Amino acid sequence: MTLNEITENAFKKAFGELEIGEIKVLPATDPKFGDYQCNDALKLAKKLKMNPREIANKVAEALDREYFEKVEVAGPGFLNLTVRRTWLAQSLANLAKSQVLGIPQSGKGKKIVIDYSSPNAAKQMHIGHIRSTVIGNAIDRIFRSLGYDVIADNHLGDWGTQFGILIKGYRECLNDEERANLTVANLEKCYVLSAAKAKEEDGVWKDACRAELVKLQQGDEANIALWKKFIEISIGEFERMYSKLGVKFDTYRGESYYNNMMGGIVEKLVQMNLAVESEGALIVNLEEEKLGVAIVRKSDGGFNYTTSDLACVKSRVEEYDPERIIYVTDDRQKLHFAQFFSISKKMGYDVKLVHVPFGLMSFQGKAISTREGNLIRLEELLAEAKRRAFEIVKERGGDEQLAESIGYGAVKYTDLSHDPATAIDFDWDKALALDGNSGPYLQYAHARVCSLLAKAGIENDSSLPIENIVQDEAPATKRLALQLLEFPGAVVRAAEAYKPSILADYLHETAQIYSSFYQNIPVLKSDEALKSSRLALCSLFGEVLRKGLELLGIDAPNRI
RNA sequence: GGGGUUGUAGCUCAACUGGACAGAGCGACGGUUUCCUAAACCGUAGGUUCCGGGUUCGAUUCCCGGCAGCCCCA
Repeated sequence: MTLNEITENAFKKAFGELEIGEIKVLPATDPKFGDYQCNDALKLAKKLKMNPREIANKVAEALDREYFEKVEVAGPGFLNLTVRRTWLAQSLANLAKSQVLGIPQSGKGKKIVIDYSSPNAAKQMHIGHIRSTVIGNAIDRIFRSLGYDVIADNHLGDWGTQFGILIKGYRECLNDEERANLTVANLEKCYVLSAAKAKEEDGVWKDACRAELVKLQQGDEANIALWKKFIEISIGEFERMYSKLGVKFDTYRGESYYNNMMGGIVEKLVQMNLAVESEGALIVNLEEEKLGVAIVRKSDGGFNYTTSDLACVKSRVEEYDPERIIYVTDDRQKLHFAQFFSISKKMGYDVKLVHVPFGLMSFQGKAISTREGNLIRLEELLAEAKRRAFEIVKERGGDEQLAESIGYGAVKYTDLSHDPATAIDFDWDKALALDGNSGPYLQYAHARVCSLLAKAGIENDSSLPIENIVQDEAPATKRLALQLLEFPGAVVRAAEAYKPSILADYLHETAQIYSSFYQNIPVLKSDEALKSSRLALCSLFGEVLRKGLELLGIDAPNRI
């Protein structure tokens, strides 16, 4: 039984079948309040029209003392709970035994589509792409750990006017050798050259680009072949970055995939009287919801993102019938998502749509763009991260692979440890921090516990007698034990809020508690009786940290 | 003009969605390696949570009104 259930039973015992609602027991904010605190007596006071202290007293009486060493009512009606070490030992044993470290498999049988990263084809990835990729991937991993069947989809920007410019540029701005060894860098180069020419006064180049685009849209064989080649090369390049970051997609369905479904969507919108003509365009009026107006077909007959995203929802619902679709994009798109979510609902698609917006990354206070000239390529960042990590790692005989684990881990952790909603101003030193609240801090704690277990001749043996911890009276032991029990809850909270930062924060706190324990409590040199259970506790810490890091997509090397 | 969002220690951020004395990291100052990895640990200093009202036993959190930054839409 969980503490929540135990406490809820006490409430029920004290107040019968009254509507009590969910009872929640939280870790105590201060050791002097015991191990756990419950504030629900205060919340119930109004409902029951009773003095909160009276309520708390009744509940305290009803609480099963088999689990609690001490129960106190404090202040206006807080319940302060101190658990028995027998309960603690049993709970730890259960956690250690669990194949999934206690993470509830609440997603079993449910399907989720998660849409993230989504860079534009024919461009190199830059630091602005880190957030969607890394946050999206962590959410992906977290939901999988809860038992969900997750489909990770990369909604590439692989269609649109830029391809007219690219095709023209490819044919006339690149030399034979560049065309033979086509890279994304070359594509980028010819795009820039071609786009510059398209701005010339006479408009000749621009018209030519447009002509190429029209040919592409009409299915011209040569242009289609080129377009496919561009996409293929782009995905190859993206995957090179993704493999460094430990990111893997199930599907790469770009905007082009939904092209031929757009007409049908518009037709349906008109049929349902949702879309109406306005100044030559077709719009859906969402003024009532204060969401303005969404254009679903422009006056020139072209479609836009709203239409394409609706087609995408339709396609996903028909193919997968997911419970939820999660989109991880920057927060500038909030209005757009609110609009098409609303329209999708009106169209009757039975799926929960979730937008996870994150604050845009800037550099020295300015938006990241080619025009600002502050576009740091992702590859450059990762190389620098590796280089800096290697400087330190080599002193201890670490190799390049270790430098990658640490360097990339640092980059990812920096992003994941912040609430997605906060905007980040990129800074080399912060992005690559190796101490304090950083990825390497966690990796270091993990390596140390691995080393400790190895010295004891144990490698993550979950059959260790953790139950013996009942004999351990050290406060630091209890503190660590209580903290480890919070792991499943941290994973659940991170999922519910779509914030990997909650898990990152938990892991950092846990590693801090372990580091303090490690510093102050002897393990290998303690009495035989204490040694085995302390080793078991360390082993469990190692497992929790490893699993947690895995959910964030960060490597956990055994040695540093 | 309308809408969104953010404002917390010198700096970067937390605060489990309304709980007890607002916590971490960096930076500053001081201490700890004949002892399981010092990328660590322990301690000190640092706060009118942007301002003003309101609701509540209780507000960084919710409501109203300002101010400032960023973003989106005409």
